[in-house]
Amino acid sequence: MPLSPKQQEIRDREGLLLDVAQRMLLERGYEGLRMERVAEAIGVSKGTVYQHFGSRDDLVAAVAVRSSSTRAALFERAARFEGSTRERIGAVEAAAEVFFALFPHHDQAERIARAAHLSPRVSAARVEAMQASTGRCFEVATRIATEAVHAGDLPLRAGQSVQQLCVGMWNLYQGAFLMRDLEKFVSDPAIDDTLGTLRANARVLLDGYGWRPLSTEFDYEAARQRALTQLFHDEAARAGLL
Amino acid sequence: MPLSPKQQEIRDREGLLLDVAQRMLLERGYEGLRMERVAEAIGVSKGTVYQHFGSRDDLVAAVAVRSSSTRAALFERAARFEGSTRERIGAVEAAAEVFFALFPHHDQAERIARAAHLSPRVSAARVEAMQASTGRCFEVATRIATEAVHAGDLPLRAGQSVQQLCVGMWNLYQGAFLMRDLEKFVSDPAIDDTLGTLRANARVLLDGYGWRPLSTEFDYEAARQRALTQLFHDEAARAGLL
DNA sequence: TTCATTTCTTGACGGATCGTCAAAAAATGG
DNA sequence: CCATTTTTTGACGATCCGTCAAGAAATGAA
Repeated sequence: MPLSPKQQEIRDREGLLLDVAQRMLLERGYEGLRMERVAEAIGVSKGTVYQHFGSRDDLVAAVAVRSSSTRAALFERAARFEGSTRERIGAVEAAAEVFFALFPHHDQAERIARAAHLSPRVSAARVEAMQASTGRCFEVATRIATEAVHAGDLPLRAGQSVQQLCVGMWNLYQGAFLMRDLEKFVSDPAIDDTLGTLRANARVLLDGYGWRPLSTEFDYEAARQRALTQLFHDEAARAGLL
Repeated sequence: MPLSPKQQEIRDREGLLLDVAQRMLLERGYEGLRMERVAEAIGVSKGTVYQHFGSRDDLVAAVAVRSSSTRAALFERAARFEGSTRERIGAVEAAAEVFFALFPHHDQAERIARAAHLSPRVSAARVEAMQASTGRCFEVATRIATEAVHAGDLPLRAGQSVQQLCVGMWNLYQGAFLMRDLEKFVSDPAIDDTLGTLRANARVLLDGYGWRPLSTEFDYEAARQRALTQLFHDEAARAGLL
């Protein structure tokens, strides 16, 4: 069924509101996100914003959900990369890098969305959507790792599991997100090149798990370039990764 | 010189305020930390709290600085552990675990302190103290790693550096901090046992770097127990790690 | 002890924002 | 064209932050 002009306007507005909120979050942080200003920025009144989002935290959570969905989509695209299982997990890493560069506001917004589960100011549906997106990302990674185990590429030792590996990768990635703030304080080559260091450590971790071919036996930098150009050409270019 | 009774009272009060703020931060989050309530909780008025801390964010930052100093002290104690270089970095990991369990509020508070550098609401001295504590932790780790390189325990490959390794460990650790929130959402053995998974991944990472003796060649669980009992007996007991 | 001076404490107040809601405006459809 | 429904508005109550002038307490010299 077609949308009436008014309903189309309302739907479009939701996107505009998220754009504005995202920008403000990035430029001025959580405290600098004022509902009145968000409303002004697109020429409506405060009350109208509250038609879309039940509270300020709900708006922030909605921003997080949107970028989180984008991340999940990037991960799923990466899963379709052609190559060995380790090349494919490399494509997922590339997706994570693209996301990292493209959505610098995300970790802050997600943290709000997560912390908000204590207060009832974020709609339950939003929290669930957030969970679902994270779940999709984990699923992509665990699926590839499981396949690697079955293919004999990934010889897990007793006590190890694909979940554990995925949590390790996720932790590295999340930690790098946090480290970005540190850039502004500490000046060190390893900290300055956050993404390069993340990449290097991810390789060491996967080598540590024995995921073959090891990074000493294969040129994963070439594979990464291929993934960036084949799968994420536009996004990678926008993120300055090409 | 001895302190007058009044000055002693003021000094003691600062600690009490930090205790209260820390507890409220943990129980009700950043938004739930009200200056008026903090004041009430120790029987003074709001104005008095502002004698100690210039703003709410400054109070939060002060909480972060205090726990961060404690962490640095734990790390430095760990550095004095007797054993191979890898056992000693293991002691640092044990220190991180103790801290993780003992200061569940810390990552949230630190994030505020970090994010606040955009706004001038946190005193410069506090920001600097925060930096210094993190620096102390990194220094402990890099010193041990550097020693390991010189001793031939840690054969870094071209392009790798002790800084990179330390960033990797730090990222894993920070990521695990974040994952703690996830526990409440996702139910998975690897996520449920955050610390155990962190420990496992840290071992894989260090094995990946080739830090000898590898975890396959040595019983680091025993070393960890020794570190916990020898170095952190009281704290580990309080944290429920023994 | 007394009292002038300094230091510290108080809580009312101004300012700002959040989220609400009744009234007004706009859209819908007969 | 108008009655009904939907949407928008911005004034309002409530809350909290941070300030500051007035008052209370401590200090120390006489």
